[in-house]
Amino acid sequence: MSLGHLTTPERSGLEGSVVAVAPQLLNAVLVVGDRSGRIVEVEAYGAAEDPASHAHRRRTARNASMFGPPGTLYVYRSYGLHWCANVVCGPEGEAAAVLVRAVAPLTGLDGMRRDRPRARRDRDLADGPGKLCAALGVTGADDGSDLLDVDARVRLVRDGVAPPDRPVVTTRVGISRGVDLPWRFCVPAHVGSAR
DNA sequence: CTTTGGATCGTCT
DNA sequence: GACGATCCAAAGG
Repeated sequence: MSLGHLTTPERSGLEGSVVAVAPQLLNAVLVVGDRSGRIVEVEAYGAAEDPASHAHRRRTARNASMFGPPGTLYVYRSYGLHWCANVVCGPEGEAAAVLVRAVAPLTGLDGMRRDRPRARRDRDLADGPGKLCAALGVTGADDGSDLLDVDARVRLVRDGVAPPDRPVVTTRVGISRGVDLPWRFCVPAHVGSAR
């Protein structure tokens, strides 16, 4: 499988409120070298007003890249062992980001299978925030890089597939505060295939 | 298919 | 010193 015509999203398109921007990232493509995957599940994390956000309290060494310009990649370590990737949104200094929770593998499947030996089926390669980072090869070394830079190692692109007209909207998972906010968005065809 | 519990360590209190 | 924006294997239906 190969990708079609690729375009880089406008940075201004990532500058709005994170809840508005998050569903617009669905069906966009993350590219790392010869590996790529289509974003099928995301969650919005706000700034100080969002009790579940890493930016809820203050700027620290870990969340520093959340305060960068829209389009910045924010990678953090979860539970001591997994990497998780976010697209920084909102105006610079606002510290909001969209957590990428699942991608559908498009290219570079062989490499993904090598780096995800536990995945029994290809559909399990990247159906979780930690899994997609392992499958694509995203680590803390990529934290703070610019996803919209054509020369960046990790890139966010469009291949002509628009976001879904009616994404599936649910509450966020794996958190203990802000649990009632409907800030999780999925591509309808992929609901259930994403943990 | 669903549920449950253990692993594991960086980060912030 | 406590707690995760998680993953996986095992066990039960």
